[in-house]
Amino acid sequence: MNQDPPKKRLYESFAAIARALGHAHRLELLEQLAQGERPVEALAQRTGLSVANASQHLQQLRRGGLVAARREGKNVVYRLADGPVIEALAALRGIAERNVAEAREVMHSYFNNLDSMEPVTRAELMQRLRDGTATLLDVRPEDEYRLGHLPGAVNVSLSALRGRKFKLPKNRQVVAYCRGPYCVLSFEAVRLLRERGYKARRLEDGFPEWKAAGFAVQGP
Amino acid sequence: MNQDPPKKRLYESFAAIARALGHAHRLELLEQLAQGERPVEALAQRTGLSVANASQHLQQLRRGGLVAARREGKNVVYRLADGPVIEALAALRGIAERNVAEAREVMHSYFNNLDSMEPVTRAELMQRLRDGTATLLDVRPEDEYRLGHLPGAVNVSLSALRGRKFKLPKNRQVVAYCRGPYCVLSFEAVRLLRERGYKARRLEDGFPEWKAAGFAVQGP
DNA sequence: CTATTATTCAATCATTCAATTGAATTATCT
DNA sequence: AGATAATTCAATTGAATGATTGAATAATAG
Repeated sequence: MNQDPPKKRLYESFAAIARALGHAHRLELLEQLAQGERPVEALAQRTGLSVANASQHLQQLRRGGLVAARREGKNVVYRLADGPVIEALAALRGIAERNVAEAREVMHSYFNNLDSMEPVTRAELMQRLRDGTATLLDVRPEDEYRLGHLPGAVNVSLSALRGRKFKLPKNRQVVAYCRGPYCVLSFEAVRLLRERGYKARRLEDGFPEWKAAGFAVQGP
Repeated sequence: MNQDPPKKRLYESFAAIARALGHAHRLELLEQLAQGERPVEALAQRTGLSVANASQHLQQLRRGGLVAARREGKNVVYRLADGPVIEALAALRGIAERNVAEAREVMHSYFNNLDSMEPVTRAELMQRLRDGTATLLDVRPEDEYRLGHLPGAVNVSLSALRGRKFKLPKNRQVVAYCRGPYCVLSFEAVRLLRERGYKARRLEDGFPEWKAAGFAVQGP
């Protein structure tokens, strides 16, 4: 009744992007890339994939326009593409939170229990940083911190926290963040810090969300 | 190195949602549903799918948490689910616009040529409606209009426009809208109206985007 | 130029997905 | 209750996807 081939072709393109998002490994790769750009081998290591497999998935992401790559000496360095990639991931998360029983269950049974502590909002953090009533703590591994972090953040990785190799003021509240809403590092960090007598809370969202909002300090 | 099964399960859920978005037919079904709720047969007709096929795709969308359904007499009426479904579609569109060569080509060769006329923005429309310097025109079929439309909008479907069965003030600008950014109805309507001496422009976005922003008048 | 390292390509096999068909459900009407 | 209409289920087929392996390509160092 309504022949509309150009529209159909557009929807094919949109669907292809969605399919590129349609695999857990690729979402993990995107989470890693949301921290900063990386060569293939580093991504493979962090996601536990073989190099060949990671490479294939990265190419699917590239065909979908979700990541871009450039060669740098021997390495091919991947990064998130321009455009609303973080927003697409956030939308998937939002839909899962509301409507997917399986996801709701995981979130409530696992993350909500860990987080009896409600997270610090963006506005609250800004206020506290201006007042100097909070120390901002980046608990990701040091290399991720170096690739970019929030302004004023101190980097003490989770392993350093465990090893007690750190020094933080005890009188001010510590606000910890990591990779994103479903990154467990900051949950664990808050637990550890509280055990040791700190006043610690999590930041809502992680580094990528703040970066997308324009608040990140970029590394070299 | 970093065993994290709950996170993995979450990403599986997110990926399942993305896969549910990963087919052109399902995106078309979502576009239809973004206009308003509908029983299966109506959706099948509008998308040109067999009823059985439409039903299968709708069930995949339901499993993905993208649509919801309720029974109403003999019919099962589907609607968009709560949550950022429109936002997810918008993100796919945005990524395609920026990064997917095929999509850029279609958009520029087809839509941009039609639209030498730049669209009316949200803010501009609001202003003009307050001033009374514009007539807002909904060019979708009458049944879609009845399911919900923008406040103050007059419904003259494209076929009615073609048949000259309408009456609009010639001294005020006409702002036409339809189903969304890639719905061609409003492009065609503006062309027709201009041929006949009206001052006509398109509204940016379509009904679903405005509805998501809370501006729609809902039908019965 | 050769060796080395990082990444990609090509081929394979098992799994999953899409469309079609006809039968089975579920609700209404008489 | 039995007939009818709308939707879903179940089973089939052919096509696409994902993981693995080993070979091929690029860039660099010696």
